[in-house]
Amino acid sequence: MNTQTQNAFRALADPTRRDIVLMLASEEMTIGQLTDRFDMTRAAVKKHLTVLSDGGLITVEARGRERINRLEPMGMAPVLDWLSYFDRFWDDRLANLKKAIEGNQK
Amino acid sequence: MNTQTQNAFRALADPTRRDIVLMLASEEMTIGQLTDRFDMTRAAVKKHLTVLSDGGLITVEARGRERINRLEPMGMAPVLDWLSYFDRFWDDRLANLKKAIEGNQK
DNA sequence: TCGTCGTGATACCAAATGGTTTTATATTAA
DNA sequence: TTAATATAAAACCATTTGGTATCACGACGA
Repeated sequence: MNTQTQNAFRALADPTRRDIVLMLASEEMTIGQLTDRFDMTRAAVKKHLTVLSDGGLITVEARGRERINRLEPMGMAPVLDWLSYFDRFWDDRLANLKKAIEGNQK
Repeated sequence: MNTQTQNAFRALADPTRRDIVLMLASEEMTIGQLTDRFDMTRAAVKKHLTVLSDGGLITVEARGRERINRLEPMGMAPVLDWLSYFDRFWDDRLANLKKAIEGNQK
């Protein structure tokens, strides 16, 4: 019943949202700036941002009439953690990964 | 446009499907065996298995009238690969992970 | 102060999603 | 051969999802 894990997986399931995450990895952006880069309305982008926020993948800061959207990289931790269960199926080089993630997880 | 990445993310977005993946990590199972472990019809489980198969996360082998469903761990590689882009946001221990995955990706 | 700019929120819509029931088909067992 | 088993496939349904258009509102600038 880990809703954090579920919300993060759900947020990453949509290609537009993954693109947003990649864009925010380069620089923080307002909704308007993000909308300029997509062929959809501001309202649609806003909905995606809400899902990303629910998934813990971004944070939003109000600045005047603007809203600054920033990547929250640690929001991906639940996803990586879930995936790390399967490390044993890959080769030994990947075993290090699991330990690294677990060490990073709080 | 990477449909493999999209299909894998989509497949993992549903909690029932993630549970199936975990179950198949322990042992291969027929649809009937999987259905016994869920509170839903065989048809519903079958639909989830189709999505998982589309995502490259399982393989199905016909054996008589049964269908053996097996985990395909490398199906998660596109997901891990996408996520590895964000390694730079975590601490240095995670840098190893990225290299490991990339080495594994052929 | 007054218009405009950036955003939030709501109502609405078509399509996708996760489920069921029903019908059909191939394989196995008696 | 016949009945039971394991699955497939299709029709159907309610809800969710990804999008639009519209309206409301606080913040800024002239």
